[in-house]
Amino acid sequence: MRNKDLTKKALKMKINALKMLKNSSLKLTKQRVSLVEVLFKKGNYHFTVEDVFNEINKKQKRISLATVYNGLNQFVNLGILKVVKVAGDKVFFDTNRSSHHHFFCKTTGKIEDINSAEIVISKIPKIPQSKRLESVEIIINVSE
Amino acid sequence: MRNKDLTKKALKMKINALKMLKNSSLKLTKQRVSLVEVLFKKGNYHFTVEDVFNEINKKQKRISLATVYNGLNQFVNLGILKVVKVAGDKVFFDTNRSSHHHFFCKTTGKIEDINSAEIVISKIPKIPQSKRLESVEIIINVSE
DNA sequence: AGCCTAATTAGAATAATTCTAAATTAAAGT
DNA sequence: ACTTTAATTTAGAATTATTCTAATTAGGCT
Repeated sequence: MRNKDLTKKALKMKINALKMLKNSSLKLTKQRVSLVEVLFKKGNYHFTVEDVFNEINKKQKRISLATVYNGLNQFVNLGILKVVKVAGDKVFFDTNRSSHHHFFCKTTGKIEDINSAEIVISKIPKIPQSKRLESVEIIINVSE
Repeated sequence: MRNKDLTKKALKMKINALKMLKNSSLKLTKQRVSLVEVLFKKGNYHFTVEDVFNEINKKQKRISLATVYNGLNQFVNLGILKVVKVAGDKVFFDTNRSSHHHFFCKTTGKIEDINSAEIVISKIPKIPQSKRLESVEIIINVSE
């Protein structure tokens, strides 16, 4: 898929991801670039390791499963992706790095974004002493 | 540990758990009773399968790992326990079944209750159509 | 007490993820 | 362009968490 076929938003996210990758100490390998290509095709994208591995190996480019695991974990460390854990047995990754939360449907096993404007926490507990706040994650579990 | 050595709260929780077990279609086996004994010693208790397995097998009573898994999952289905998934790689169980949320400290790997009075969500998104709300889970991630 | 079926068990199986060690390759210097 | 070097990739083994299997044991009803 060529850049001109991406939506503006998806292109922006992809360019930003490549920039973060280039600015890091990681090498710009074929495999890492392929990962970026696949992940940032659709704007906000929720996926599992399995999803990406299948998607990439459907095409000619073959990447080993270990490299997919390594790459996604490295992207999370760089801040290119976020991890989302939900009630199911799979770990999801999310290309949407802005502050937001998720619906998880236990019937379909899928997650969906909740825009940060649609949810408001008006009171937050005191953080235990000697600890510091990292993040607040809200999962709204639904079913069909 | 005898019942008279439990706090009032822990005793109440334990008696309630046993009542729920008796009212269910599950048989009141030695193993399930041992599980209840261990889980409801301390009031609100957050634990992993490993924690309970070690705790039980430290004493003379031996319960197989498969039975611990089966028992805890059955307890969750009966509503005796709740499951809490956090960023780490382990699944936690929680004897506190009242509506509440959690701190997760990635440094210590432990979770802690947040009393429901200490956190308020003042705006909640519309549930996607044809789905129904199951639960809202909030995890506040902290570090040391 | 005896029967019937659920429960328990050890160990095998599965699934997700990480590790290992050998081969490959990006990228910095010449 | 060519070398060098350390990072990266890879296939497959190893690890970890959990579930399954099939044989044995034991609740609890009559």
